[in-house]
Amino acid sequence: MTSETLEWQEPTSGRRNHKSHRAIVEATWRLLNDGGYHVLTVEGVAAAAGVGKATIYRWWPSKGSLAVEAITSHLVIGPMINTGDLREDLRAMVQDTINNFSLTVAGVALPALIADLMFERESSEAFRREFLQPRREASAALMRRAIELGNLPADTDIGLLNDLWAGSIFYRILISGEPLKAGLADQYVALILDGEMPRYAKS
Amino acid sequence: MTSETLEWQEPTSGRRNHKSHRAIVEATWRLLNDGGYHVLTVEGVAAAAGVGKATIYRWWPSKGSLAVEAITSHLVIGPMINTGDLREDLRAMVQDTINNFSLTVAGVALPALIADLMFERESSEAFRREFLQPRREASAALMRRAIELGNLPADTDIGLLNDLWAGSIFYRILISGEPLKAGLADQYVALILDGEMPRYAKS
Amino acid sequence: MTSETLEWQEPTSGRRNHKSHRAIVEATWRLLNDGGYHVLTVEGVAAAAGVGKATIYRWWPSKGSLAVEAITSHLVIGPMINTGDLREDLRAMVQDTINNFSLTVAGVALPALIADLMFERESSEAFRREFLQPRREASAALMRRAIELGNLPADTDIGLLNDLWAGSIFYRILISGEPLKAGLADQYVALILDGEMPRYAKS
Amino acid sequence: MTSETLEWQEPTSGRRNHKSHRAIVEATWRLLNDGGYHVLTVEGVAAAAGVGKATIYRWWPSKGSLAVEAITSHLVIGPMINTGDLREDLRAMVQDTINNFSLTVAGVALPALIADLMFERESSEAFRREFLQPRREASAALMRRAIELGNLPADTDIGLLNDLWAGSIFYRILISGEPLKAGLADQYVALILDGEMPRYAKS
DNA sequence: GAGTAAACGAGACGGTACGTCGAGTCTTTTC
DNA sequence: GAAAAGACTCGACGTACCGTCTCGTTTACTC
Repeated sequence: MTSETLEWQEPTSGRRNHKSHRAIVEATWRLLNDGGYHVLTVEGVAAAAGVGKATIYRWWPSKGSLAVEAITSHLVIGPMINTGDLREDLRAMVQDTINNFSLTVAGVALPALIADLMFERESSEAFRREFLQPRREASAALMRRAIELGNLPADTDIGLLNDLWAGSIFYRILISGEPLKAGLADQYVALILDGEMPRYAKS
Repeated sequence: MTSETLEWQEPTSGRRNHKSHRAIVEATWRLLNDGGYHVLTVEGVAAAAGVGKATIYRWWPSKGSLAVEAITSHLVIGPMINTGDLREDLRAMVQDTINNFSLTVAGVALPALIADLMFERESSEAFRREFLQPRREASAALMRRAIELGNLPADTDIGLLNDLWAGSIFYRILISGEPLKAGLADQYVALILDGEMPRYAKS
Repeated sequence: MTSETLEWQEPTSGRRNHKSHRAIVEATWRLLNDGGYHVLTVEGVAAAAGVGKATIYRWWPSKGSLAVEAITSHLVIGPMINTGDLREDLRAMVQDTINNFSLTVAGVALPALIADLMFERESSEAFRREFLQPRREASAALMRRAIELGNLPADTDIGLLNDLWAGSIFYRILISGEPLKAGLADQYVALILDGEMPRYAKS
Repeated sequence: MTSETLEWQEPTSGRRNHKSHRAIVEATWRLLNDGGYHVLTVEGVAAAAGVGKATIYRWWPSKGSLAVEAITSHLVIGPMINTGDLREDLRAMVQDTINNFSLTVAGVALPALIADLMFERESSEAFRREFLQPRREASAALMRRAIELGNLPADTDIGLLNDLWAGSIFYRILISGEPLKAGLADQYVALILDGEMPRYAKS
């Protein structure tokens, strides 16, 4: 083994051509941002990536799985600065979620993507594993700190608490269309850490 | 009930053929239940309803608007028995929401429908007006009673509180895929009426 | 019935759009002449005719059947001048066959077309009925005149005699690639009318 | 047999792997017989021969050339028993041709093969040289004997005479689809050796 | 009632994208 | 160090629906 082989090596799966792989994922992400999921076509991706359609179908079973990879590889969880200040960290995470889904392509892409994934167990699980789970876990970590600090009871249903705030963000963006006001993150923080029911802003 | 409401008024205008109209909506609902939104095609509806495609496009601008009508005309808000018991009424409403979206076609159809509606302001608003708003208002009415009874502060952000529980139900069904456990409705009721953060069931 | 209705009416089959039909056949013929059968693609025809692919597939089962129609509707049997002179008429017909298959697109197109038709009974029969049969019948008529005039015995196997000269033309063009020399038609006429075995030209 | 023929000489050049070469040709012949030319794919041959596609393309420029080799190496000219009896030898040769093209795979494969070869001068010539020429020469040899024996005039156009009978066989099999009746070979022999125009069998 | 305009069923149309297949080329790994 | 294995680009395949557009044919309102 020379020092060269110690260099990081792109984890190859089979004989997959890395250049094509990256070109495809990048083109997908680009098209997703340019026009949204409803404009994303396998043919379009192939053309934009300079790749044959068959190459895409060789590695991804569907448009949905392609989008999952493009999104999970581009949408990282916010800085997650551990300021030591629980309240601040929680607020940052909530705000990051709000931003991700109201400002990036993921927001508008999600319903169609989820609809497509609904009948693809494989990709569906990939989406949950790669995209949702990391966020859920980051949230859970903060909740556990809140428990240690006495803000939450020890037997808090962390999963449900997470779904309450995260779900309502999704709901407002995707379904009700309700605008996400400035103080929203603070309302969530107050609910979680202080048990305060949401109130209208004093303003 | 005024005398006006006694005069039967077909809600549609022009020379619309009522028989066809109903046949179309019924066929849509049937196909929606048989195979979900992704199997719903205008051609299929036309064939199932024994109707020409043009007739559908004459009255509905899109597949999405057709689905909206089929769903809103078939998915009524639960009995809404005003038992006088706030806690019981709230629990019933929450449970009705859970049932509607986990047991009926609407659950699986929603993401695709919403995705389609995303670029159709008209139908999108119809969906919110006909489907979401009545539920939102029913929920708000209960919240106001809770305020009167002193369970909630007067300046409670009713809209957000509603989105918290409703949103998390959607989220679990459509996105995270988390199962909806039996005691879920009670956890929501406890949160709303008693300000109790969700806890793991004592089991 | 006015005199107008007596005017010839294009025989419609169903609701077929005559403009599209003609555009398709013309485009096929054009492409066939531009690049030959191996360049003829349904997609290309659709594009050249300004027509959707589905329209072609609605009316023709295959590329082969499309070519058959284009060829049979464009390649008419030569003038067939009945000069009264049997010898001259026969020579003209033989020469017409030589020309058709060495000078027009049909020559190069034939092997591929026949290969395609080999597994399509329907189109195959159409080809024989619309293209070969009329030529065969024209030839047979001349042979019968030859019998009347005493150039051929009464029990001549007209079909085989026809295949002898016609077959050898096909063979030279399509398979052996042997050039078709100037005096060829005369050799065939001499064989048929005078029973003369082919000889090298005196030249 | 000279001493040269005792030294075994693999007819192929370079570093060609003889085992692979044979496996490829055999697989081609097998597939050709199983499903005809339209089912013959280079991928299929590679798989059936246990060989990489590149190996095939290293030695053959195209699918057509592969088929040419498979056919020429498997379809030998009939026994060619020189019985001394010209009439019998000629009849045998004609019948062999009829059999080859009506009973073996070559018949159905030919049009497609010829169509493919049409734009490959190299393989096209190989086909004529390896396949047609030997048959043509065998036929010519018989014609020359017929001239010597006085059945044919000295200046007979042997090439055309050959194309007459051979061409009409091809024509009937590939194009007109006319059945090849039992007495056909005799009719050809009578035409060639006796100058007798074809007649209907006395039956 | 009769006449007439619309809405209707039927379904062909131009399109777009689908997912598949095979050709012929190029790359990696294995023997 | 040749060749198997197989991934690659490319282009066409035939299919499915889209939303638009004639076609005759009811249907139901006006006169």
